[in-house]
Amino acid sequence: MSLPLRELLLEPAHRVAEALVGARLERAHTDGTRVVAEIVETEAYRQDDPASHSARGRTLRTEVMFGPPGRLYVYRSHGLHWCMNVVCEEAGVGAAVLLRAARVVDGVEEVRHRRPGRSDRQLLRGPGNLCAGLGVDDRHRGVDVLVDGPLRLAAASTERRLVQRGPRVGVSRAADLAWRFWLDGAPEVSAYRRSPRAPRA
DNA sequence: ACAAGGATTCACT
DNA sequence: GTGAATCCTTGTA
Repeated sequence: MSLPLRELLLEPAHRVAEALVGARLERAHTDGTRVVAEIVETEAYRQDDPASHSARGRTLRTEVMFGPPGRLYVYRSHGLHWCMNVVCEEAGVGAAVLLRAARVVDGVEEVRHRRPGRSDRQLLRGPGNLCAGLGVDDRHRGVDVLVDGPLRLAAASTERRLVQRGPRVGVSRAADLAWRFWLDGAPEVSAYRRSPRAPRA
């Protein structure tokens, strides 16, 4: 990732998703504790993409996806879980990158406290678990991760590692589009499951 | 107004 | 591998 984050986020979502593998997400809790995580799995969603919440235009829920890049789009999944996305591409375009899994770099005790009974590899594995482990919910909708605040995105280390790509998990439309990206060999990466509703390839 | 269907997770067989 | 939990958003009438 050579571009500064602010410029990187203007790129097409699939490029952003690939570049954010290896980036760091810093969580500052209100009690002063801090957690640093390394993102190991992402998915891209674009406006011109039938699997995206933004595909059918602006709605109350998806409004933030159409806003400026760097904001957090947080939505509830299956009535139970929170999922977080980093909005990308220029304002007015509905695109974002779903953060699916991460590895705890610092503050593991804080994360374990929110994910009792889980092994370290499970702490931030899966988009719902990622939000649970970092304490992210709808209060964080619209948070700007490019500035200091409860959540901040930081560039990846300079170390280059292999990023794999493949189809997105669980989407019923555009199920064969390879817009999921992950760090090769990372144990926190989700198992792939095709949506039962997706037409077969 | 109503019904369908999730960008999921976990327990269970 | 299968199914339940759970509720909000969205499409359709």
